[in-house]
Amino acid sequence: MCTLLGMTLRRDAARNRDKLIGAAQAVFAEQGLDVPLEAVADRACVGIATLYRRFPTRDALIAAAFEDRMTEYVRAAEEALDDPDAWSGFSGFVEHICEMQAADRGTGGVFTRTLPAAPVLEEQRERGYMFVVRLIERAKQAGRLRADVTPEDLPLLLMANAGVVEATGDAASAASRRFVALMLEGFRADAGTVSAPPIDPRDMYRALRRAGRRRRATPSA
Amino acid sequence: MCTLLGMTLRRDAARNRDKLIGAAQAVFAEQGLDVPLEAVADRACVGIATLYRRFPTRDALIAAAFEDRMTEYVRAAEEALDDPDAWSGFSGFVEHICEMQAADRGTGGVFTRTLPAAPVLEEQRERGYMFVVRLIERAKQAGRLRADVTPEDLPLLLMANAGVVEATGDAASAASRRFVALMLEGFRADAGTVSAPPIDPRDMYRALRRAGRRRRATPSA
DNA sequence: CGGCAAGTGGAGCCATTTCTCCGGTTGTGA
DNA sequence: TCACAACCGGAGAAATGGCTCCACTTGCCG
Repeated sequence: MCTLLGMTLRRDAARNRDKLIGAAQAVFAEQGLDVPLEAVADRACVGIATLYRRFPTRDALIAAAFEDRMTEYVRAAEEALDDPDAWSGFSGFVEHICEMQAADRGTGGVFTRTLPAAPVLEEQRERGYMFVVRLIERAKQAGRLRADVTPEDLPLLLMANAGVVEATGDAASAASRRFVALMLEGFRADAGTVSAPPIDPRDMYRALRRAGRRRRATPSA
Repeated sequence: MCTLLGMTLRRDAARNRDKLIGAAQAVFAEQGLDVPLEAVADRACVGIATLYRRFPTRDALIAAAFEDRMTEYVRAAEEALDDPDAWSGFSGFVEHICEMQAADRGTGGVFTRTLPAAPVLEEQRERGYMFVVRLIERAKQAGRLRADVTPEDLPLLLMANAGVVEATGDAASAASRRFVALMLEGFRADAGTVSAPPIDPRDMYRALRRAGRRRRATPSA
């Protein structure tokens, strides 16, 4: 048995790992990222210790469960750049990811909080972000997106959409669609000028990190 | 000592009640509506039992703490109707309450979840809502607000804003202002037509009630 | 000023969730 | 097939928060 990084799991262990990831995807989707981990273990028909052995932290499990979703996000951004119409590329992308967010309570969380303990996800987010910046730039230059929109307005929209999804529950899909449609109207170049200044990129970065904190405020006392 | 409804509290008890309400306002503002009640009791320098004796449920305490804020909300709506300019009345109102939401983590919660155990608040919400309906109607008739906006779009906006506030923390004020400005652009009559259908009022009502549930989804298992 | 109902605080019980320890089981290489 | 390292699952310790019980204190009325 090699003790190298690429160490192979025993077959039963590998099977359990897969069961856990599948269960995590299902449970996170239904109940959100804060669900008790025992629910995941139960769903996978596996002991809680097995879960902790394979994924020492919650973030590690989240990262494994949402890797696919994250690459879907990056690919959506990349494909949006291929759309010959700059506006429909941009708006279609926004609609796409907001729909993902509405369809799955877990995805909403992954998009709007950084998970410092999950470098895999963070790297993807980074890559996606670069595409987003280009997407926005292109739509602005085409004169379809209002000139004072900044890349930070996208996470802002995602956070807002997360609020809608969180609050509306069953009706999340319809509510989110409505919200996004309204919001996109505000992004169009032919709308008026916007009165509030754009968000400071550093503030937004900090906000994303901050949201990574789980649960309630640490009493710190 | 009368045992009637209007029963007077002993002087020390009344003082403690006031201290509790003050503490609740402060703590809810800082940490949100889900804070441990012991934090409120500590802040008020009062035993936890005293808190429970005076406010048997969390909602009762919330109701007492946010009565002022709720009347401020209603009055803002009422005053907005006095604004000779239908658009500035509407948009000013939206900005006002969103700013309240951003300034105080508790207020954000009170606006976006119904508290069935707090009839005082609910009644105010009802009254406010009637003003809002008129505000929207008036702005539409003046041709300033897009025709396909419905009253349900306002709680939608509030939920979205709650998401922004929740996620941005320290930067909530700036982020919320930016978000609202963008959003209001989408509400203007001179923007294009919106592609997604309005929210079913019953869905929205259900969503508000649903959000009243505290914490995570009940496992129900 | 004296009696007592109203009021008080905190110890303590119950429920929930995170995470670890350990005795028993099983896959796999020799 | 055998032996052992890897693996398993669940009991349970520890932390947190909701809520109650009860022995003690105090404002108020006569």
